[in-house]
Amino acid sequence: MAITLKEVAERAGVSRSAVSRTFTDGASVSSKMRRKVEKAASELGYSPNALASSLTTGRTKLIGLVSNNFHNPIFLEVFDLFTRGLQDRGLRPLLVNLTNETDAAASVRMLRQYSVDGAVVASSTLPPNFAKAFRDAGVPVVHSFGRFSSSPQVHVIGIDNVECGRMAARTLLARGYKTIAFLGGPESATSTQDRFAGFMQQLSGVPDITVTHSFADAYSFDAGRAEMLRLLQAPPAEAYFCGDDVLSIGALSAIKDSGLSVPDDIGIIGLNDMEMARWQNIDLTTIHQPIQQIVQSSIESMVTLLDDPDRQPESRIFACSVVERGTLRPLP
Amino acid sequence: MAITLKEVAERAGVSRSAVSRTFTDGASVSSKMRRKVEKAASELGYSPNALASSLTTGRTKLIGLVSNNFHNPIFLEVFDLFTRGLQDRGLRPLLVNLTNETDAAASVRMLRQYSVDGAVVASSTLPPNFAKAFRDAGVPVVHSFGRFSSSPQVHVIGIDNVECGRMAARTLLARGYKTIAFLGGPESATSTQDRFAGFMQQLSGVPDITVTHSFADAYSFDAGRAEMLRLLQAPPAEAYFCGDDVLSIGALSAIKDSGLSVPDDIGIIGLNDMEMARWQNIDLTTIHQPIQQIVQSSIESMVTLLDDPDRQPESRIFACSVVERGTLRPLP
DNA sequence: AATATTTTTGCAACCGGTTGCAATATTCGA
DNA sequence: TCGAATATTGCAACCGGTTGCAAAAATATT
Repeated sequence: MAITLKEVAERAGVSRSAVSRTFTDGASVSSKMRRKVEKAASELGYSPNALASSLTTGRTKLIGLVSNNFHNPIFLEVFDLFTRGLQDRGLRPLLVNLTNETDAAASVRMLRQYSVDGAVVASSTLPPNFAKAFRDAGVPVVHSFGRFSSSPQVHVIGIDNVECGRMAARTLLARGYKTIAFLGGPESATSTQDRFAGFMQQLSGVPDITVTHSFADAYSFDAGRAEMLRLLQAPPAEAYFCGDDVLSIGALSAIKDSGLSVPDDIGIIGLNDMEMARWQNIDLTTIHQPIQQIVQSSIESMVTLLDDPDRQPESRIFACSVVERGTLRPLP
Repeated sequence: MAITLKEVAERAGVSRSAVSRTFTDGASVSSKMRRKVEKAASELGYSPNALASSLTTGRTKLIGLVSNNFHNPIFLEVFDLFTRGLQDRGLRPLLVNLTNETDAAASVRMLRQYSVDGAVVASSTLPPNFAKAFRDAGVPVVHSFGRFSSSPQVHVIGIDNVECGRMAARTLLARGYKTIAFLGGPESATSTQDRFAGFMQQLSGVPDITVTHSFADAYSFDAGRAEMLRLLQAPPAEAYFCGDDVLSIGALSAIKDSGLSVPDDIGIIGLNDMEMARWQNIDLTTIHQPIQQIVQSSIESMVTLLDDPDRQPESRIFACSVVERGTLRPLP
């Protein structure tokens, strides 16, 4: 079916090695030879089989792109950036969807079967040990959007969710809110846990503040809306820090339906600064997460890791910042 | 590094073929042998190298998932469904991002290098000849969300965009709108062209109707908003059929900012019925596209195509339907 | 021009599997 | 119990490349 090395070699009247060398850069080939081979190759429409060569070189240029976040619109951008960035470096993303998957071992096995050169775990909800399972299996791994650790076991690129929690708390305090609440994503998500921890930590000990909290079932519009509807059956807090933007938008929808207004009756601050947050019919005050830098840095990290698999794991943390829009009352 | 067949064979004291056979279903192995081999394999932590075996079997179980739609949230769902569906059948999606890519040949070459068993082109904007380039190169291909043809050159699974255009027109006519407009996506997108054609066709010859049209730069919020802002500088039409939902939401935002109200001053109908369309703070009347069926059918089509690559290309068209929400005035 | 040095080339083994074929072992029927 | 039929196993060649090594060719040195 496809043209092979051998056929090109025969047509050019040279050895197979010669053909192989012309397609391997850095190999020793005379320009006369190169011309002959390239001529034969292009006449035949030959292109080398990357998988066959991986057998001997031990490199497939395949990178597992592993995620369980297929419902949060920001991840479409994440996938876009990852695929483009990897392609630009001659790497190929093998997409792995971990929805409903809790067993790290199965994914590891699968990626090993395909001899991926490395794996990028792109998820803000998977626990650190998931990425670690790849590392333990000898697969170079970078965990993007993962939980940061000061003694990292694997490369982690992302934000400091604990600090984001604090930042949200400070933002609400500065605006004079007295009854404050955390409306988190799923309690099992590391990002929820960390944001919650930071939030509570910042608020603890501040006088005259009432703090409550609850968790939505998922990082989704429906879950945010449902949880907020539930909360509205009792007197609500003055302001909520929601687990992320999608959740926030769900909450906004619930509040609007209840006849209350934002930010007059209730304030909302989200996290992510997804594209929709700045849509004028949403106009959500939120904490910006620098997705582009995170992805770019993740790719760079992966590339260096491929060259030197034993490099010390490191955490790379990017700063977040509050984006002021219309869902919190202004500073006094 | 990784355990190989040979090591398992040595440990179990059997031939390499025996080990290979235990991991190939349908091969002849005694249960005694199977036990021996499996024991050795699990002790060593062996798992077969899928790529190496593809060399002889000619099958990699790799499927190219090719798209240029990384900005439309519905495609996140599309990717989710595709990756899950393919995984469930033991196939692996190799993601190819065609953003900024106009040269089909380059993608074809790349996918051939990786010996994909087939390619799914998931795009509503790429022209048919793109998918055809794969077919011509001998790669089984299914074009999802592509332009339907009654004498298909490749397998196409999707909706009849021309009919959707007509449907939109009929919906607006039925509600008594007299000045009607088409606000399309990029003019180069096949889906835009087809929806436009159907829309105009249905309206042509209807008395007392004024039709205008224009195109946004992209299927995006910003493009829709920008184009609608431009349109609002002159007296607008009574109702618009927007190229898709994201565009519609951009247009809604522009209308709202101009102090006009929907549906009292202007009616909007979109297409796709993406998740956000039903968010209560958007509440967009739109035409529903059955994404789940399209993806599922695409996968089935691909699977049968893998068994029989010479099977006649077919078009599979799924019905769309209007979802009535709050952006058109009610039927009289 | 003869020799030393460097570059280019081909041979053959190897990467990790699969598979046709023949040899061997097992099961079955009478 | 014995021969025939069937099932299991190993050998060796092959899939499409790469690469160390030594021979051959080209280039440099004196």
